[in-house]
Formats: sequence, C-alpha cells, structure tokens
Amino acid sequence: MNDFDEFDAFEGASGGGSLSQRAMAARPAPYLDELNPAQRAAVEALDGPVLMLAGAGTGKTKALTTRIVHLLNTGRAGPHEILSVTFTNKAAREMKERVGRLLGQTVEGMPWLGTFHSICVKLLRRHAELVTLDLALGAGGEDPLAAAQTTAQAAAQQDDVLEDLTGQPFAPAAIPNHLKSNFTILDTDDQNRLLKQLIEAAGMDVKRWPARQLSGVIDHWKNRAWTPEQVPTSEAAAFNNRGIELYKQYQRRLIELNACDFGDLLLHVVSIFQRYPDLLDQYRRRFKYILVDEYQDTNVAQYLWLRLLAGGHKNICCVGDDDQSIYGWRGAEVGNILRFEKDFPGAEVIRLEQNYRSTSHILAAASGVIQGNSNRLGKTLWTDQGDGEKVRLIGHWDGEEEARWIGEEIEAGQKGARGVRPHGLDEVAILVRASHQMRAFEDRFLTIGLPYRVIGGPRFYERMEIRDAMAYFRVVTSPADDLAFERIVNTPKRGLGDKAQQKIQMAARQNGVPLVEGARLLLQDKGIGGKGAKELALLVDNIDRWGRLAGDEDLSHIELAEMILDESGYTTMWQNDKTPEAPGRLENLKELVKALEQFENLSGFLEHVALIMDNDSQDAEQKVSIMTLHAAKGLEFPVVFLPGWEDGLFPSQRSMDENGVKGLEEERRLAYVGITRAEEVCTISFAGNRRVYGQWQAQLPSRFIDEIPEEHVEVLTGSGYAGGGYGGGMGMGGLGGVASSIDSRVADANVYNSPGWKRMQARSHQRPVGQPKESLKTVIDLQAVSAYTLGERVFHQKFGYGSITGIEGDKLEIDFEKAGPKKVVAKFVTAANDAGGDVPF
DNA sequence: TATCCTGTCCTTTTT
DNA sequence: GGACAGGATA
Repeated sequence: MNDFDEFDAFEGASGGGSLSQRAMAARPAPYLDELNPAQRAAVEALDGPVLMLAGAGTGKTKALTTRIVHLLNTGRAGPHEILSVTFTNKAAREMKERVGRLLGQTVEGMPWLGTFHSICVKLLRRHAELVTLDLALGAGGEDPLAAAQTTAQAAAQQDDVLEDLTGQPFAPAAIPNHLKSNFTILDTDDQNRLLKQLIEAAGMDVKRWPARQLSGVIDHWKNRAWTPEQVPTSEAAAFNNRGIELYKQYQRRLIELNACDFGDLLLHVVSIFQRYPDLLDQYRRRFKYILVDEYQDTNVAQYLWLRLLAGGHKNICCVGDDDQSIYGWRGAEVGNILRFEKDFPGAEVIRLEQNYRSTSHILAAASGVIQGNSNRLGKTLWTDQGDGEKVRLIGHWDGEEEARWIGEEIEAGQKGARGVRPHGLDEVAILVRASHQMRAFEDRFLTIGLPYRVIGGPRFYERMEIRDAMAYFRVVTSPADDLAFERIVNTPKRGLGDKAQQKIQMAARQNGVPLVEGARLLLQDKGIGGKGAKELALLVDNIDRWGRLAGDEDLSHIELAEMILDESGYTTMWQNDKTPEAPGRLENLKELVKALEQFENLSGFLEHVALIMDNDSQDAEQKVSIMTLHAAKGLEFPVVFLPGWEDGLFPSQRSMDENGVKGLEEERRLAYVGITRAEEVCTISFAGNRRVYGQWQAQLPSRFIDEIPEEHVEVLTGSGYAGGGYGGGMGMGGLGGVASSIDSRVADANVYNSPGWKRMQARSHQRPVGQPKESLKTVIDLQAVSAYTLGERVFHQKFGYGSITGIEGDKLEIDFEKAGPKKVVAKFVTAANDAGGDVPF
C-alpha cells in the first residue's frame, strides 16, 4: 500500500510535466540579478542546512521563492521533490503565485508546497491505516523530543532520530482499529463537545472543569508531540489529575469516530515516521529539499516532523526571524530557531538585514525596543529609504479620546497633513494588542462615518449557521459522523430534546453503530413515540435520500446542498427568526452555497473547508484596517497607529504574570512587529484612563515607550486638538493633561531616557507636594499625588466632583457625586477649590 | 421544551 | 460591561 510507484503516479496526476528537471536544467538565472548580496547568498546556498534570518521587510518571501525557482532551474530537484511548508494558507498561496510568476508559468506541479497541516492531511490520507489505536495512544513511547535532542548531540550520525526508535513490522491490516483515509477533521467546536461528553462520563463537574480547559491542555501536549503514553509524569496533576486519562479516552474516541483534530494531523504523522522507518526513508528520498517559512513559529511537533524528514540529506532551509516570534502561547518554541545551528551542525546562517519597507526613524525605533530582549540571534536592520518621519507619540485622556484623535488624524491624513503626502484609507492600519480595544474605534468610526474593516475576528466558517449547514453536509456524505448528527438532530427544533437524544445514544451504543443507525433501530423498536418519532423518521429518511442523491449524476452538488438546507427546514428556521442577525445568517448561507461552485462535490468542499479557514473578504471600497498585532504579522502599511501602549494592556499583564520575563519578551517582540509594519508614519499612543471590565482604571504609559530611542521620537502635544474643537473642560484637563506630562519629560531629556515607568512611580512618591505652578499643567501633573487626604473633596475632569475614600500609591479611590465610586490616578484630580477655571462638562 | 435569569469569565489564534 | 453558558422556571 505504500508502494512508491503508486505514489509517483499519484504525483504525476497532479503535476505539470513541463517543469521536469531536464527541461529546466542549466538555464540562465536572470532572477539572481534582482537580489541583494545576502538574498543571493541565501538563494545560492542550495545544499546542506541553511538558516535564513530575515528581519522584518527584508524580502524574505522573495528569497524563498527565488530559491525554489533556483532549485528547479539548476535541476537539483523536480517540482514534486521540494517540500515547502508555511503556516498559513495565505502564505502558501502567495508563494505559489510568486514562484509561478518567476517561472512564467503556473506551478500546478508543486504538490508539496502548503501548510504543515495540509501536507500532513495529504500524508495521512495515504497512510491513515497506520494510525492504529496503539499508535494514537503512543504506547512504548519515550518523549520524542528528548530522544531527538539526545541524538542531536551526537549530531554526526546519519539517521539519528530513527536509531532510537524501535521499528515495528508493517502489519496494519491485522489491527482492525485504525483510521480510514476518509477521516474527518474536527474543529475546536467538535473537539469541545466531544471532550465535554468525556468529562461528564468521567463524573466530573463540567462547570468546574470546562471542556475548553481540557482541550487547551491536550492541545498543549499535542504541540509538544506527546501521545498519551508520552505525557511526562510531571503533568499528571493536569485537569484535576484526570488529564492524561481523559486524553487517552479522547484519542480512543477519535479513532472510533474516524476523526482527527488539528493537533493529530501532525502528531500522527510524526508517530508514523518514528514507527515506520522504511516509510520515512521513502519520504526522505522523495523530498530532496525542504524549505520552511516562519521557522520561529514552529512548535515541537512541527520541529520533530522537520527533523525526521530532513534527517537524511539535511537539505533544509529554514527562514525566520527570532524577533518576530509571537506565538509562544500556542506552542511555538523560539528555541527551535535559536538552536538551529546546534541541531544542524555546519549550517550556514545568512542574515537578511536590508529593510525595504520602513524609513530609518521607524526602523531605529523598532530596533531600540527589541534590543531590550536578551536571547536573540541578533540582526541589525538598515535601510536606504531615507530618514522620513520620526515615530510620533501622543498621550490621551482615555480610550475614547484616543479613538477620536486617531479618527481625526486619519481624516486629516487623507488630505495630507504636516508635510506628509496624502494617504488613502487603504494605506492606514490600526493595530491593537487585544481585540476588545477595537470597539472604541468601531464606535468612533461609525459615528463619524469613516469606513473601516476589521481583520480577523470570527471567521466565516466558524459561524453558527455555516457550521450547522456543514454538519448537514457531513451527515449526508458520511452518515457515521456522529458529531455532525448530534449537531443537527434537533436543529431546527424537531421535538428531539435531551431525553430523545439519550435514547438514540443508547440504541447506537448497545448495537455498536453510529447514531443515525441507532436512530433507525430506535424507530423500528418503537422506542420513541409522538411528534419526535415522526420527525426523527423523516430526518433519517431524508438523510438516506440525500445520501443517494449525492451519487446522482443529474443533480449538481449545489442543487443538492440547497435541497438539504430547504428540506431539512434549516432555511425556514432562519426565515422565521426575528432576531436582527437572522437576515445576515441567511445571507451567509447563500454565500456558502456559492462557495460550493468551486468544488466538484460536497466532500471535496468539506475537505477544503476543514483546513482553510480563510476570511479574506476583498472589497473595493477604501477602508481603514483594524486588527490585532498578531494578525498584522507579515503585513505592511504606509500609516500605522499603535494605540493602547499602556502597562498592563501592552505589555499585557497576564502575559507577564503567567510567563514572567519570557512573557515580557514576547510582548516586546509584538511591539517590534507593530512598529515594523509601518512604512512612512508610525504613531504610538496611550491613554491615562481606560475602562477594563467595566471599571475605570488609571493607566501608565507602556514601558516599551521608554525603550524607543529619544532621537527617533516626536512627541505630539495634541495642542491643536485640545484647545479647539471641544469643551474648554476637555481642553487642558483631558488631552492636554497627559500630553503635557510627556511634554515635561521631553523638556528634560534625562528624564526621558530613564525608564519612565519606574520614574513615574518614583516621582509620584518623591516629589514634594509643591506649590502648584502657574498653569493647569502642574495641577494635573504627577506630583500632586500624596497631597490629598481622605475625605477631601476633589474635582475630576471626567467624573466631576467627589470625595476621596482611599489612597493607594498614586491612585485615589473617589466616591464621585455623579459617577459613583472610581479609582483614579491622582494626577487627573485637582483639589475641588483649585479647579477654578475648569468647566465641568 | 422554550425562556429567562444568574453566575462566570474575560489576550493573542492558525490549522 | 457584556457575552455566554447553564440552571431554574413556566
């Protein structure tokens, strides 16, 4: 079954023979002339391990794609002999396009250019039968990473990893319990429902021990390439001491269901390669050259996967940037890239340092920040793009004010302001740390009618109605898909509640059949009556009928899909729904059916959807982009706003609490990613007050702000905005307040250079409660802090008058007459009698 | 079985 | 503050 001839035939079917090695060999290579020396070195170092350290905006994709072309062109490998892995479908698509463009033809013939997951699916479909229960549970395992690392030390060994693993004879057919090649891929939703069932079955309180938490634990283990047997004892306490046991049960259920979750796709392939060295060897010979994009994002399982495949020839080229490793929280190991030279002795390390994206002020600002991290491989980015604008920094009163200001800046920027060329809305991005920050911008932009688009967020295929519809399709194409059946059995409502569903479950379990069959038996035995019985009978009949129609030549899968959605009553359900979302959901269903057009049948579509959660809605209108910093990686914009640079928000408190210095460093890399997205104008801002979980909280500027070298920063006072436009009350107190506190530190350069966060704290305690200087600026400056006494009546720009009920460092607890009790930073409060000229709003 | 209320949680997210 | 899930209620 693993016959290689068949495998080749399989390849040939998808491949354009036009790219054959012979045809390409010894052609001139004009594309090399378009590279800078470092890029060219990276492209020409074809054999042996290569680490391409590509800083932000240094033309990494160009180097990578040219390398592929060069491999083909020199006849080193055919298109089907290059394994080229990315993390996202988008990156894979872009690479395909660019390789195609360089070659001047399509690259149909590169079957192994794709995401880790899609390539693993391809492999697993071919070798599903090797995934036995035994393999899935990982019996006899030691920690595969430990094994790999020990062998890494004896690095000269040829087939290192394999020598530590006991191969077992190929006898999959003898074991009935294994995956079949038509296995389904579960998404997080399915996963959680399944886990919940298991948790309940284990007699645990689902409320105290939520499925989401368990799935997090299991994912974490899978990311580390631990099968249940390999989970180290140090993890035994996980999930109320039941984690490992539940993991085992979960894997068992998945095999029973003929299903994999995302983690399994990698884990199973790694297990297969480890257990069947002969098979691995075939693939090692097959994939003559391996290229990996975003290597800093690989987790342990991916790392092992790569090590196994590259173990023979070691022709592996990893591209990445340790400074842009921002996915540690989902299992990525920066260590993988830091360790590359140890893993692959003799590796050539090539640094791409010429940045083609940003002006030098922006680049210098980013470099200044990232230098705060230890444990870097180190790169020095440079550019000949000219100095450009300094990074602009501005403080605001609160989050809404920040959003308002940014809105105005964008509008002004369209016309061109401050000597900067006019920018269209498409050229502007707002990058936030956490998605809840987006709200202030959406609110504001809706009021002023500024078009925006939110990138990221709930994906099309994750929407409830889409998942329901797809569950119907799944039940039709594979009736044994119990999770899909459970999802739709009572959607729309068919009078089949918990009790009825339990009966179905019982019937199915007793007879060892899938739920649909269980339902059929239940009906035959008259184990269920009334309305429910009638409805269930109808549903089961429908599923049968749709299933038959799926094989009907005369009915297109699109018509079938429409039929399923209509006859099941699903469309009607939403038509009758009066909630405001209903029309949108119907719209989405239509879009879903439209998406079917690109596929030959329903199962082809389902396969695609399982792996491709793309949400690239392209529309023509010019819009400002709003997204998280994570979502922005790999993108670039002429104008970038980076709001919310406040300690606790960014860097995120949680990140620091849970992961200490490691967490902080990842946050810093995020800051680096953020700044380096900007081509021409980069504006960082922070607010003095922010509502967190409904509570007003005083915020201090992010420590990262102080890490930007002063000479690359221009501090905006916002004076043009504070005075004009709105209420006198807002004037100095609001915007001016924070801005002027920055002002003061700019006036005093030494102060700016010191770690501002500490300084602010120190200051608030040290400075004597001095005599207020003449301007309001002083009143709102930091030193006023301990001037207050309990019970004192004070005035606050936003909340009005109140009395102090508590003092805690530089924060005051104040019971406001109108706004109620709040915690406020002292600098934003004045003694009530001092507030003289201020106009309460 | 449907609906309302109450308690809990609360970065980042691809596949 | 608000989304969401689960339990209590009609």
